[in-house]
Amino acid sequence: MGSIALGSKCDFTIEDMLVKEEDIDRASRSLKAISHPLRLKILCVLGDKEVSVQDIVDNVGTSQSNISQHLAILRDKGILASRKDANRVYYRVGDYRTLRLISMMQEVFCSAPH
Amino acid sequence: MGSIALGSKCDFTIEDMLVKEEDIDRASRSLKAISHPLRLKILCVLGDKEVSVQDIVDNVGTSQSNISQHLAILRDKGILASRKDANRVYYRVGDYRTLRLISMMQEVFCSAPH
DNA sequence: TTATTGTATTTGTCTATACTAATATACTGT
DNA sequence: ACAGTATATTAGTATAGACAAATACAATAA
Repeated sequence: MGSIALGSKCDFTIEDMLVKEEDIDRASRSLKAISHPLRLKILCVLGDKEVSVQDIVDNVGTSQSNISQHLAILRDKGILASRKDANRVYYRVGDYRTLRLISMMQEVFCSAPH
Repeated sequence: MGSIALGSKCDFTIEDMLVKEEDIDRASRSLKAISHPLRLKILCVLGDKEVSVQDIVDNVGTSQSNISQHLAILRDKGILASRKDANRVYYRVGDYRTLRLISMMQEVFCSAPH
């Protein structure tokens, strides 16, 4: 159980990196929120754009109620941010880190050529 | 629903990338497997090393039975591979892609300096 | 005001997941 | 063969998650 140096730029240990309970739990909560097929699809539909609930419903393909429930989960976990304009609510991916994670997952999981 | 070119190197659409149901479901299954605190911790304990069940139990900190069940989930979903040597079973992260995903998640979620 | 559209919330039900305790299996050493 | 150690499996229970249907709320249009 040691201190495995990772490079010259920093000298913290592997254990410091992610084995800290706090980080683990934070990551776990976020991943759990993301790891549902419909929610993953919502995130993909959003990308780096801002999209209304109605458009999300149309693109993802389940009931409005169901989408709204999933959006609430993503919003409550801090994955999505929302903005209300008149009659509609627009959602977007809340922070840069999550956006990066999504694109990284696309690299890892997608069968498309790259 | 269009074709948003991403760059000069490739001309596939955003939709092609991850909105395909098959990719979504594959990613979703993997993420679900990863998104449990104990399983995330197991992956962090493993890193790119090969570790015996006993050592995982000691490092992660729950019952042997519980660890074994989580290992089975990770193994069945193709996240982990295992090798038996005499009395013991050694686990490791199965493929390079998952290893990359883990380190990317560390970047995104970890509070440690980088 | 009433009707309409867009979104959110609540409630009930069904299924999946997590954990523990107990037991089984497999290998090793004597 | 027996005892001991390492790992896996099973069964039971408790909790969380998913979905649909109905309803509520908010804003606009008439």
